[in-house]
Amino acid sequence: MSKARFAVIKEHIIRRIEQHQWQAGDRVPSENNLATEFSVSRMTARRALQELGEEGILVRTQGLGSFVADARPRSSILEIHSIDKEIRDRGHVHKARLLQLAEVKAGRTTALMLGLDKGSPVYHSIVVHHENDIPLQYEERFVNPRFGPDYLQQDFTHITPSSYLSRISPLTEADQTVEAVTVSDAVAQVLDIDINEPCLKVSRRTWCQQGIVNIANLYYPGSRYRLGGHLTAEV
Amino acid sequence: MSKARFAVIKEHIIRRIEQHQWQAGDRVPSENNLATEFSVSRMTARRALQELGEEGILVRTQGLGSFVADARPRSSILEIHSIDKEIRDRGHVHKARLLQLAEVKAGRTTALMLGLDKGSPVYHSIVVHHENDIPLQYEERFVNPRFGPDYLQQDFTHITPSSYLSRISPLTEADQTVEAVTVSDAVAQVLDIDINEPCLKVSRRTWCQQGIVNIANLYYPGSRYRLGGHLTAEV
DNA sequence: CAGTGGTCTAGACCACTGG
DNA sequence: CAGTGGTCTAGACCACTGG
Repeated sequence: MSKARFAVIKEHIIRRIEQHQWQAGDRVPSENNLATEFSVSRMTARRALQELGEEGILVRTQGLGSFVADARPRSSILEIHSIDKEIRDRGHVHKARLLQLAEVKAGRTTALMLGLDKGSPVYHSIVVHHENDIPLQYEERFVNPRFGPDYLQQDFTHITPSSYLSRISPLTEADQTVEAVTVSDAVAQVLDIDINEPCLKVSRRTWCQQGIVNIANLYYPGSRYRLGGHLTAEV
Repeated sequence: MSKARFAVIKEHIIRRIEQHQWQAGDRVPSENNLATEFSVSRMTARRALQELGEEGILVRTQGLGSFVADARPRSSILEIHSIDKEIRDRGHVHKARLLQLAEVKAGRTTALMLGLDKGSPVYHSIVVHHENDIPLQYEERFVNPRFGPDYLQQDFTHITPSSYLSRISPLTEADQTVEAVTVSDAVAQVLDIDINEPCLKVSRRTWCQQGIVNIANLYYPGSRYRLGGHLTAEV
């Protein structure tokens, strides 16, 4: 059986949006235009636009038209997300820039949080993740060498620290806090934001079976990111 | 302007279900039956059933009919944190200050998010929650009158809006997004923070069995609050 | 004003389900 | 088979938006 005609129109519109021929805020053809173009009745063209509206892909306003919705990234709070996958899932280009990768001596707080002695060697990395060349996440990590022995030898422009770590020691638990903060001049500069722009700070500590793997501080410009989640009451 | 005819049919069906005249699993009248009964075209009757299907109130099967969906469990697992309890659990004093409580006409976005028509009456409240006399949360809500008919008569200095709502219509689902933002002068003033202070904004939309109950925007000064969570890997 | 989306009609043909 | 929902047409009138 062939595809429904309204579905064909939906796919056509989605394709245009995915290929960036129609950007967020652009007006898409009206019901009448689509009806003519696809040789269908207005009701059929309407259904395509209607459903895209319900799916949050378009925003429709009587008297004005239908517009490509602003697609601000969302991710689930409940999942330990991998930033590169998240970006690629949106059909965008992920690039990572490595700012720091070295062994350092654990300070008091870091040592405490990792369950190590003060002054123990830990691996420290700073990576900035870009979505279509726009900085989206400033990622700083302190890694327990025991659970990521080859951390310093990785190429973090091609694999994310998080992917590497979870591959060699599967996560069993995580602690997470989310705050609104402003960032230091240095961080603001690499994120390419104003010094006063509020940022989401996600601080995460992950465990594997044998102990604490790492602590991560993730900073997202408030204007470019939000955390999202959907909760359902189960049985 | 009068109510759309498909909306009238929807309400009729919902009323039957709420009054337990139609139980879970019962078959509701077919598109043709409703069209005859309400003297509308089949397309209009269809739309009513269609939307109720999308809302999870009916389950429709080609060749069989439309049936009242299984009542989802009414657990309060979805005890989305109650701010007063949280504060008292810390051994501190909770006080609520009511800034606004009125019926307003839903704007375009509000109506859209609540699944109502633009201009429909909705209840609007603004409450500021204090922990030991320090403002901790600015809480703004838009409530669907259908699920909180006596909302305007409550004393929100003694019961939180959230408690009231979840008591009269148990939550089944929620959507939530978390952002870092700055707030308007007015909000900054009642929160007693600097205009540049980053705030956590939690936007939440809650569902009960029959539809969307309310949307809430919660603002916390970044310096006074963080969201925390502990995650465990399943299986 | 012309153009947009919102609602609605009275038909039609189809795929699917149960008896 | 008769009845159900799924898709679609070619019209109609309306409320709303901008110019």
